[in-house]
Amino acid sequence: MGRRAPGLGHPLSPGPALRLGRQPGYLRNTGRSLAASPLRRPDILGVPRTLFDLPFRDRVFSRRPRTARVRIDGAAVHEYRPLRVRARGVARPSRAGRNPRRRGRPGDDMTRIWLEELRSHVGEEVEVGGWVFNLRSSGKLYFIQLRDGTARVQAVCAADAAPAEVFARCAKLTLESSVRITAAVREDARAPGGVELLVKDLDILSVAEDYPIQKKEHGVDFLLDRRHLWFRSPRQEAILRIRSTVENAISAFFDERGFVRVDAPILTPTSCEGTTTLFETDYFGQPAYLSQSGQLYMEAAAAALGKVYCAGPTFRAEKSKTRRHVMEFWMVEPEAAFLDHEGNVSLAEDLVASIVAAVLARRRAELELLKRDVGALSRAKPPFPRVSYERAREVLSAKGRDLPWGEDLGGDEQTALAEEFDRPFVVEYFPFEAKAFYMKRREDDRRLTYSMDVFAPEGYGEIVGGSCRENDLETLLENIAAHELPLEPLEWYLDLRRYGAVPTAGFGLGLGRTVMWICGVKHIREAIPFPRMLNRFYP
RNA sequence: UCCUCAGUAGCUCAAUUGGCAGAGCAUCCGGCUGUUAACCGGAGGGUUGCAGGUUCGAGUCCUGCCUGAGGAGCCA
Repeated sequence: MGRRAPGLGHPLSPGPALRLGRQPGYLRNTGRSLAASPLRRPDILGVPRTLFDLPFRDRVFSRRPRTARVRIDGAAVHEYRPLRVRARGVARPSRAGRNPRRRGRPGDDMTRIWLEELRSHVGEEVEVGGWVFNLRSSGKLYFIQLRDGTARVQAVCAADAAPAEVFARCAKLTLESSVRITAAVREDARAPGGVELLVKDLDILSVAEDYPIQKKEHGVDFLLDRRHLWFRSPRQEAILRIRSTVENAISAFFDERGFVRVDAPILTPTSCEGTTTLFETDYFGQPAYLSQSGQLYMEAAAAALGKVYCAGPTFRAEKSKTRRHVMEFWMVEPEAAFLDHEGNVSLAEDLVASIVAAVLARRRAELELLKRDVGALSRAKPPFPRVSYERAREVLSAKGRDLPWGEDLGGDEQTALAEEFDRPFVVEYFPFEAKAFYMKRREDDRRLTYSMDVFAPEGYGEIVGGSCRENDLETLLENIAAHELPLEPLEWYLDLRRYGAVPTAGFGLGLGRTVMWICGVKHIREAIPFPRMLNRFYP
């Protein structure tokens, strides 16, 4: 735990490209500058070491076999030659069966394709790379189930269709070994998906050790300890894709409406709401806390930019142990000046609806794989059903669950209430005593606030919580006193009321819970790439 | 922090009233030219979470501890 492979460098460094260059068949700069520009001497330090450090448009290929000449900055021309270093444990690429179109065009990766593109290459010969997720053999026939992250396809290696050495190499394959395959693409009704690869050449890039995750059910503890490998299973892959679509839909939604993304700090001098326990860390001798919300900072940003939002991780040090809770989760928090309660509710409704619509439009296959009944999702169109807090109490009483006035809706209450609705619904006007100090009270009933929560149906619980903010300085000071919060750390926040206070409103949307509901997974840990849970933050 | 449940082979699980610790999958060896979590034959694989107790005898009963899961509280 905590180990780091040496020499990997910063994730944004060109490390991977340089490593690619150490594999057979790639091109390394020979150091020869063939034609220096009369206007400018090439800066040697700026010359890429391998061809793959260059954008494709800058690659100029020589007619001479196995070399490439490259124009850099449109000036100097450099010569590149194939690198013939054999990496440890990597088989030398076989000459037999190579795509003839590759000959004389070293470095040309035009024929390498992703598996998702396979259908448009039927009848052609292509090169693909990937991992063996399943393997069957039948004497003179290997069925290699291959995935490359974009799709899954079956490659067939037949003794009478591949060179003997290639066929023999297949015996070394294990689950999750990585390979590079040259093969003919053909349609075959017997193959899953109807298209398969007939292997002409196969290089084993890495023989995988005994792979722990099997093609059957596993316990949660076992899988979470191997989250980094669990990713590779189809179900987890689908969830991660949907999560990405949700994130893209969110930024598209706000972008279209002119909201500016402003990033909130993660290290904060104090808690935002003073309600939950925070993670404390040492900030050069001073205590600092991991942010539980970016909201107060968004209020400052809204006073500068009008319509803003943030999206980032938030942290709660509560020892929660339920299917809806994790210690670290991503939250999206819009905040807008001159937004009232009705506008806030509509904004939340529109956001949720547009997220769901994007997933329904672009991730049908993934939802199907997850066996998600899309009924409740298709009904997530504004306006959502709305009930007031007081009406919600009446509904709960009728169901035999009395909720004392002033108490927030607990997990059981949320589930009971959700039985009444077949789509997301809004509960509004919560009591002041159940909510945070910055929420604006109703003028007609000071006990209540202009607050609203959006609940996902089907028992997934609260996905949005928001309110209008108290913009009067005196009232805000009273509220802070009522919640017994220290004043000094909030001075900057009070400034927002001293220098041109306007009505503002906003909300927080829990990304993990939204993904969990859309995917129909029963635990939030599956909706987060690397969940941080009570007593578990490995890997 | 509290309540409930669980811990047996690498994985998922079984083991009758307290009586020889097993199966499937995975791994290794062999077979098979259309497999679909392939199949068939063979082999290896165990401090039954840890410590103590009761008993002729404990995976099983008792006590304590550890680890995990579900829920409460808190919330997105």
